[in-house]
Amino acid sequence: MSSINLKSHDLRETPCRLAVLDCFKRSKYALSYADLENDLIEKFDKVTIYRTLKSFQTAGIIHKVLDDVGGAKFALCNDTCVTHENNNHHDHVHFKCEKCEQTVCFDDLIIPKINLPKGYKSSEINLLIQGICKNCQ
Amino acid sequence: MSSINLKSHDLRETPCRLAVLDCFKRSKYALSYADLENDLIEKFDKVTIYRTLKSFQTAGIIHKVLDDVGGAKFALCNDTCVTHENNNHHDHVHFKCEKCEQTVCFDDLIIPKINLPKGYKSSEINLLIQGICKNCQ
DNA sequence: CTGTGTGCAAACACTTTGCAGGTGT
DNA sequence: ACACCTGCAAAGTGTTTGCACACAG
Repeated sequence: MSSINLKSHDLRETPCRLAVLDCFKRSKYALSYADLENDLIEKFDKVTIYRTLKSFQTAGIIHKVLDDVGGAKFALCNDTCVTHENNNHHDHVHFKCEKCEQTVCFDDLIIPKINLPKGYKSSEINLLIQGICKNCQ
Repeated sequence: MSSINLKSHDLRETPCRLAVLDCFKRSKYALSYADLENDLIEKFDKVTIYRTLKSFQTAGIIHKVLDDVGGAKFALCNDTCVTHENNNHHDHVHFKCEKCEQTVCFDDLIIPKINLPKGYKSSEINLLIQGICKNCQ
């Protein structure tokens, strides 16, 4: 999981990509574009950061995290997070604290099986729980 | 549920609001701003539709529906959907078809209780299931 | 009549695209 | 050496704000 490196995903090791990857590795939380910008804008161009996020997504290094309000967030993919190409399903449980606004991935939390109405077939499940995290209460 | 009317939510009955409300009542699916615009842009101004959506949200007539890609969608609140003011929790299960891109609310589907790690307190749960709906397979 | 809703124009925020030059392999 | 990455400028897209007038109650 922390063994993610760029080369094994066919991405060149450039300063910007290494820096973005490092941000994700150091953060316990899902990061929005704005979070990255705070850290990196003095060193890299806005556009490059956007493009880095996009290549990381298509390479399967990060995945999009649902958020209740607009801005998308991203988090490192882990082993349960199979690549989009062989689209086996991936399940994501995320907890967003309403106070500090931070989003954590609960990768090991299993989502109970949901019984969909007849005729519906599920391929991906996203569960977003909002509330108060353990640091904020 | 279809008995929703504007006056009981302290909103004036204007042509635009009635039209937007009607769109929601007639649609089985969650609607994005763009969906509404398609129906209504010839009759009403872009800005007015945005403002109508916003007043409906604060009045508790509609709620935001999670979506994997950017654009927010909205759906009529039902009885299980308590007003935001007295923030009892509301749970939402939504199914988005990957083919026709339409999102349905499964209001009567109950989300199994999730055991959060110690210290986390949940107030709202959103479950977004993606897959193929019964019309598309 | 009064306050809220509406339309128009313009501002704003966020993200993407085109292109020339730089860099990793 | 070549393809890919980067920075800058500019264009898109989606949403919000200010203001004068219109309309519901």
